[in-house]
Amino acid sequence: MRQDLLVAAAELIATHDSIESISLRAVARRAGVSPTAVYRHFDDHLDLLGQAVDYCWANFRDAMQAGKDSSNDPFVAFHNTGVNYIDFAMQHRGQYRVLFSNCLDIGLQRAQSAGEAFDILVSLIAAVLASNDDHRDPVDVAMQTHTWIHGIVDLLGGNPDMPSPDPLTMLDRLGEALRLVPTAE
Amino acid sequence: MRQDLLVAAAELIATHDSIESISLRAVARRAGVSPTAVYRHFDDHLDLLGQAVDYCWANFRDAMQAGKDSSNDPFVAFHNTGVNYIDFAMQHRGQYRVLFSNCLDIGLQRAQSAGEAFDILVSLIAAVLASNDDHRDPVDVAMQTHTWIHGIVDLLGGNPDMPSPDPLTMLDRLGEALRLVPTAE
DNA sequence: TGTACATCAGTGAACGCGCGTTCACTGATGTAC
DNA sequence: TGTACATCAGTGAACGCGCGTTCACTGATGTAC
Repeated sequence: MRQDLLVAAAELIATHDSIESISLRAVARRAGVSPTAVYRHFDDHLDLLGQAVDYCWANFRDAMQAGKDSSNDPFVAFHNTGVNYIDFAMQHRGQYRVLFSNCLDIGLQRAQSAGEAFDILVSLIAAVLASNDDHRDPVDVAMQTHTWIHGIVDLLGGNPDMPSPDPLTMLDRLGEALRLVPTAE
Repeated sequence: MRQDLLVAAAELIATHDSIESISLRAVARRAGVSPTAVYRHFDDHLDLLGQAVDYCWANFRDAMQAGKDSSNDPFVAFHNTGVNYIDFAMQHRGQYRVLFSNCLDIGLQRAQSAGEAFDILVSLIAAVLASNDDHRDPVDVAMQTHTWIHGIVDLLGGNPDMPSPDPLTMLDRLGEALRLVPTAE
């Protein structure tokens, strides 16, 4: 039941792109339960939303982990993880925006899964750099990679009226510009 | 008076990061006017918000234009425009997020100033590429630049708990990675 | 210069609505003896 | 095996609130004759 409510909240978040517009009553409605039943499982509205965000973070981290585990070749693993990132952002657009929009309005603290997801990215990049005998700091390069890919999916995702190449193409160009592809011999 | 309402709405947007949470009554309150007075100048709630967004776009475009006009040296002009972009995003964070978040919820059509702002970026990049005898497509490179700088300000802006270099440093590294600095002779 | 009237930007009261939250409740399940 | 009782997950009614919007109004300003 608690899980049902989190799933319902996550689904609403996915289609609403702003956490503040998710009402407790709407979550209860979607879960097929009365508004008061929510209070059996959560302190209040904010607690419900906060735990729903944590739940979204865990899903996102799992998608990143799946990308990392998809190959032993660091370049392939990095690429697949990027594809998973883009897929997640496209298919759960509202969730993605809630995760990576640092909310001004309600003060939720960062979920543990958020840090884990970033660590996965850093380890992927470290492997790529090691393969290329490239001595840049993996954390720095991870920040560059993350900011760029975030911009790609956030600006282009579902915005058909811009002169937009598709995100997967942009991902390839990102790899080239940041030198995260195998060096030519 | 109409202008007062737009300014009040823009100020509220700047601190709220989600257009949906801006109520007509709040705008009227901030402008020191009764809610009904708003209907003298705007059709309804949506019309008010839509025109407020247009107003924000015009401000943003003006900041870009000021950067472009700040120097005849294409590299300097490009850099200054980037700094203005970052400043705007930092100081009017909510406005920035509303402009570049493609709203799922309310269907506002894109303001004319939005296209003009992008054109300014393309022309800056065209000048930089020409100076470097670089034959990449300015529109493509503008998309790369824009997605990346958007990711930088959106992810890092006002998010102190991330291991974040400051956005201006990231801007310099963007210029290097995308080869938008003077080529070494 | 007056007078009558239209226009226009504002007001306050009122409406119906969805909201978060509280309250007393119900009925099923588990446990003590 | 019964019986009494505690626990627990749910319910519906009710509250006060801010919201968007409508309505009849007021008072200042401009205009026609």
